[in-house]
Amino acid sequence: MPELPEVDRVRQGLEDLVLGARVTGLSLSWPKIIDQPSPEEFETIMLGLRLEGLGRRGKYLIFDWGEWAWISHLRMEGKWLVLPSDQAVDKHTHLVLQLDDGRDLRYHDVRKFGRIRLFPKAQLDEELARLNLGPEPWDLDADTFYQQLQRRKLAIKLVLLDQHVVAGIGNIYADEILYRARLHPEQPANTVSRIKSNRLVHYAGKVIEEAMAKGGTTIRSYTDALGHSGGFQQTLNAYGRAGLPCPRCQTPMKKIKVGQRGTTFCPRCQVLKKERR
DNA sequence: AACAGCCCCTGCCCGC
DNA sequence: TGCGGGCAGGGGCTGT
Repeated sequence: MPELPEVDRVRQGLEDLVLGARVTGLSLSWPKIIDQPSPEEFETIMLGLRLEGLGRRGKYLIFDWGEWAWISHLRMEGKWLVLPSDQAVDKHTHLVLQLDDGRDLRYHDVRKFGRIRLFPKAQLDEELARLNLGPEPWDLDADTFYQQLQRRKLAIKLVLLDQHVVAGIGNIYADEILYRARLHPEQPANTVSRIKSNRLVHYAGKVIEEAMAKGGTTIRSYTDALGHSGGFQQTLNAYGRAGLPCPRCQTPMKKIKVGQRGTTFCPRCQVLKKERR
C-alpha cells in the first residue's frame, strides 16, 4: 500500500531509469486502468512521446510527456517496473510501454485498483485542483489544521486519512503518527486539544520525512522501480504490531477497526479522552 | 457540508 | 483436495 514516501521513491526510481525515453510501442491488456481517454485514443496519443519529467503530489505520480501528462495512482498494489523488453510479461501486468532503449515501462497491479489519467499538459493545474488535495504533510499549517479538526466529529484517524485535509498519509503512517502523538485513533476530531493537534502536525511531517529518508516501508508488496524494498518497516512502532509490547510501556498493542480499516495502537499510551464542554 | 455506504478487484485464509 | 465465503483497503461516487 504505497503512501507518500513509497510513491516518492517510485518517482525517483523512474526519474533515474527512464527519463528521456521515447515510447515506441504499447500494449494495454486491462483498459479499465486508464480512466481517461478511451483505450484507442490513449494508444494513439502515447506512441512517440518522450518522458520529460516525473513529479508527485500526495500519493499521485505525475508523468510529464511533453504536450501530454499523466496522473497515476497506485492505490493498493500498483507498481511501475522497468524491465528488458525481452523479459516475459507477468499476468498482472496491464500496460506495457516499449521504450526506444530496449526496455519496457510496465504497469503491474494484482488488484487492478490503480488508475492512470491522460490529458493535455496545459490542463495539469486544473486536473490537480480537481483532486482538491490538502498540503503535503510537512507543509501543514497548525492553525488551519486545528480549525479543520474543530468542525469534524469523525475519528481523528479518519481525518488524517482524508486527502483533502493532508495529502499522502495512508493507513500505516496514520497509525504511526497517532502513536507518536499519543492520541487514540477513535478520538473525535473536534475533541482533540490544541496541544495534541499541534503534535499531530509536528509528527505528520516528521514521520513522513523519516520514512522518506529510509526509502519507505515494505509491508506486503511494495517495491521501487528496481524491485527494492523499503527500510522503514523496522522503525514501525504501531502498524502490524498487534499483540506485541508497546515500545514505550510494554503494554500489548491492540488492534481494532476504525472506519473499516485495521488500526493498531497502545491502549495505555493512547487513551480515549472524555469529551468536555 | 459532513459523512455513511457502496463499489472496484484478487489473493489469501478459514472452515467444511 | 476442492470449494465457497469473508476479508483487506484508497478513493470516487451517490444518497442523505
